[in-house]
Amino acid sequence: METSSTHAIVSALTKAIVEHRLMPGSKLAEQKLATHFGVSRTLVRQALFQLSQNRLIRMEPARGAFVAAPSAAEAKQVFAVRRMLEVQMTREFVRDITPAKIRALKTHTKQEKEAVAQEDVHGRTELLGDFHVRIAELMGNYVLAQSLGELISRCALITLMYQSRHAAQHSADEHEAIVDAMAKKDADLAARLMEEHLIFVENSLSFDKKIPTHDISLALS
Amino acid sequence: METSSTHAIVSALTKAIVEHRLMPGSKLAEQKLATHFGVSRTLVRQALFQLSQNRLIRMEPARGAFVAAPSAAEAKQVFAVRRMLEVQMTREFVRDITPAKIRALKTHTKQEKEAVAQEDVHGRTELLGDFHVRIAELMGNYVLAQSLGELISRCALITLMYQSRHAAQHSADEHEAIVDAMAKKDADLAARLMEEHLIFVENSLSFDKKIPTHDISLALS
DNA sequence: TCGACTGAAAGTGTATACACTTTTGGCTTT
DNA sequence: AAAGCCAAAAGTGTATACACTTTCAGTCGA
Repeated sequence: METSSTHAIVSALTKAIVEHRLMPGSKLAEQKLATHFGVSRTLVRQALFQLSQNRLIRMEPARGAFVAAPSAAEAKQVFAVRRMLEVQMTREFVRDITPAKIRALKTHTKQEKEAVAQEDVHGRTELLGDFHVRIAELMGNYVLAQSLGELISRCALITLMYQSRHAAQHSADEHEAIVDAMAKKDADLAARLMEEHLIFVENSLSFDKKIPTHDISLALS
Repeated sequence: METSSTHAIVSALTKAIVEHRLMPGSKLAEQKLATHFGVSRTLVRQALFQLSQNRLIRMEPARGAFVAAPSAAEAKQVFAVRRMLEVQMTREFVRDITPAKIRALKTHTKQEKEAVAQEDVHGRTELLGDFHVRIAELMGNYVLAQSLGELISRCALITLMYQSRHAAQHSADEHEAIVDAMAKKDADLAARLMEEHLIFVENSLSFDKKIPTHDISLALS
C-alpha cells in the first residue's frame, strides 16, 4: 500500500492550507479535487481522511470536507501543548548539545533572516516553523519531530502571525537569542526564552480575519 | 462524511492491537477484515489508513497492512516525548488544581487498585493508561488529551509492561503517590514522581517476546 | 534433493457505479 | 415581495469491478 499519489495530494493541500491559499471554511469538493489532480475520487478521499486526522480539515457527514477553522479555545490548547513540549525539549537539547548542532541551528537562523530580509513570505513562514522541528531532529527524536510538525501546521492554520514583516523579524530574533543561550549551555535561559517566544507567537494570534477562498483550482495551481 | 462504520472498525482493531490480541507483525488482510465486519473493502481500507497514521499498523506497497512492531529506538523516542509532555503537564495541573479534580483522580486510582486486585487485566491496562489522559482532560486541554492518548496507545503496543500483576500494582501505587503530591500542591514533587514513574514504565519494556497471532477472526471475535 | 521456473490463486490499488443526501433554483402561494 | 415547496442537479457514502502485483504450490531440470 502507501501510494505516493495520495501523499502528493496531501502535501499539496497541506501546503495550500498552511499558506492560507485555501482559507478556513472553504469547501473541498471531491470531484473538483479529483479532476484537478487527475485521479479518481478514491484517492482524493484517502487524502481528505488523512488531512482530517491532522485536523487541517473538518469532515461533516454527507456534507463534505472543509478547511478547518479552529476556535480560539483550541488554538490556546495547541499552544499550551507546544509550550509543554518545547520548553522541556530545549532543556534536553542543551544537555546533549554539540558544536555541530549549534552550527546547524545557526545556519538555520541565518536562512530565516535572509528570507525575512528578502520579504520571501512563503520561505520565511516555512523556515520559522521548521526551526522548532529542526531542534527535535537534531536530538534524533523523530517521533517528537513529527508530533511537533503536526502541531505547528495546526498553528499555522489559525495564525497569521508571520504575515507581518515585523512579527517575522521578531520571531527570527528570538530564535537567534535561543540559539545563543543554547551555545552557552544555559539550559534555564534557553528554556525560558523558548517559553517567552511561544507566548509571544500565541499572543500575535488574530481571529478576526476571514476571507474565504472558494476557488480551489486557483488556490492550488 | 465521517462514517461511524469506519470508526467502529478502527476502535475494534485498536483495542485488539493494544491488548495484544493481534500481535506485532500479524497481517491484516482487507478482504478478511471486510468479511468479518460485514462491510466492503472500501471501509476497511479507510480504517487501515487511519491506523497507519496512528502508527499502530504499517502499510507496505502492494503487500498490505501489518500490525506495527516498533523498534526499541522508536519506543525510547515515544517515551521521551511522553516525559517532556507529562512532566510539564503535571506542573501546570497543580497550578490550577481544585478539590473536585483531586477527587476525580482519587476515584480513578481507586478503580485502578480494584482492577489490579481483581486480576482484571484488560480493565487495569486501560485504566492505567487512562490515568494520564484523565489529567489532561481535567485540565480542559483536549488537544493534549488526544495527543497523549495516541502516544500511550503506541506505548501499549510495544510494551507488555502491565502484564505482570506486580508491575501493574507498582504503577497504581505510583499514580497514587502522584495524586497525593498534587493534593499537597507540591508541583515539584508531583512532577518528579511523574518523571520517575515514566522512567520506571519505560524500563519495564521488553523487546524479546514475539508470538504472532495470525488468526484475525479469533483475535477479534 | 534442491533450486529455479511457472501459472494459478490471493491480494492490493484505482476507477467506476449506484444509492442516498444535501443543495439549488425556480415556481407557487400568500 | 417574501416564504415555502418541489424537482433537478450536485455531492457524498459504500460496493463492486478490474488491472496489476505478490504469493505459493507444483513441476521441471540439474
